[in-house]
Amino acid sequence: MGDTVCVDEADGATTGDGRAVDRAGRPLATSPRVIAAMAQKLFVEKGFAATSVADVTAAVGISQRTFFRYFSAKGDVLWVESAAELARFRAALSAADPDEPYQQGLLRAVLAAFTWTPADEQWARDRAQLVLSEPAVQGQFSVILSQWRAAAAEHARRQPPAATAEVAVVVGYAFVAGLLAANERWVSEPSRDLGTLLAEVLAMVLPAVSAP
Amino acid sequence: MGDTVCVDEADGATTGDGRAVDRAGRPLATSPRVIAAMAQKLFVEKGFAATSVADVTAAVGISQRTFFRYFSAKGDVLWVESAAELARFRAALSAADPDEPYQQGLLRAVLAAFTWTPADEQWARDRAQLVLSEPAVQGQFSVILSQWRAAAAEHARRQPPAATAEVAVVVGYAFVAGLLAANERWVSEPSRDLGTLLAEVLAMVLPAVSAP
DNA sequence: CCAGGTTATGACACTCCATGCCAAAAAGAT
DNA sequence: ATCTTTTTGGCATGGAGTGTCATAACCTGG
Repeated sequence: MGDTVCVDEADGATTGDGRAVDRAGRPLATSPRVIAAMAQKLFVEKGFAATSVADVTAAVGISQRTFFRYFSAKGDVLWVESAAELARFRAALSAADPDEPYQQGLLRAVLAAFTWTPADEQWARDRAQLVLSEPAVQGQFSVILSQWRAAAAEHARRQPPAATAEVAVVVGYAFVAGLLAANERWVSEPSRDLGTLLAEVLAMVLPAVSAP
Repeated sequence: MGDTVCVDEADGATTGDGRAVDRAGRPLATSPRVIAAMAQKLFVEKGFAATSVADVTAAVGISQRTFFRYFSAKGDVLWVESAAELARFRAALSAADPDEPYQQGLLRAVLAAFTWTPADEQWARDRAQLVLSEPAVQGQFSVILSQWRAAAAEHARRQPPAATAEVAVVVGYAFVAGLLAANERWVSEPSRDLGTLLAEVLAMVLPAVSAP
């Protein structure tokens, strides 16, 4: 678990469409992105539970065994972009001015992390909808969220007003609560911008940690 | 899903140990409590993933098929008490004074809901530990939490300062964030009282909804 | 005591998710 | 052409969860 192959641009093994590698050995038959795109398409069309892994692999043209080499679970296809988003989030947090209150840094970082191309935006909306409607994917989602939670908590400890470890735990949970609340409002009010919603919601939930 | 038989004291079908019913038909071979107690014991001893449903049913002396008549999923045994806790929560919310700020009502209600006998307290601690350490149970947990979230959100809409529907969503998420944060601190600081932790944490995360 | 109705149980078969194992395919390197 | 490297697909396996059906165990009425 948590051991997805996750062949990414970074290891230079494949292009997005799985052609032409200069590496030794058999080339990859496909890419995580391709599998994930097809899987999410089917999930949206037929529902998560009603879509079997066999459906996905048949549509992509690979074996089930190969699917589970790319993803450690059926629902993991929803989080292909998650590592990149989290990396953007962490990078933005690292760039914070040492005097900046932690709340501002968290908001700025999450806005940076959740900046997509228009095509990816629709994809993110579908994902958000699926997470809300399919309890079966919450298990994987929770481990994603725990990483965001840890990053937010650590940021609250470093930035003013330097939270204690105990308070930082609370900040972490409050932060993901803000993410989830903004997410839900984003799904139910599609006309509103996610960034605006995040700013609104985080201002409400992030505790005003008292300085020592 | 969500269709557990849930034979409870309320429908007068069985006693806790499965003896003596005045109802027609074959008596129940066991009770949800008995199954859940054995299952949770095994989960704590060997871990959730390493414990199969077959292990549980063999220990209780029932068939696997019967297990899944009592519980709709392996992890559901952790939430036998959940319906009762939620009922206490809702009852306490209903009893709120119309002029009482919503934050106070939520705190009072959650303290009422999470009041156990000493024996049940250890059981609740084990459950809390399992939820934190086993992502596999988060799926079921999330549907439990969504009920608490809805109840808290509705309370925020009714009590002063009467939140809008959009803000109530945020209150709901902030509330469960408080539950989770208090839960985590309860597990990592066993000497502290859960009630005190809840009071502390909820005071930090519950937004001060501005009156219109 | 015995038949009939009622309800839960257990056994079986089945699908799906997930993993371990291994032979074979497809590339580069020598 | 052969060797090495790496991925793939097939096969077997185990656990979760569901539908189906005969049967066990109880209560009620004769």
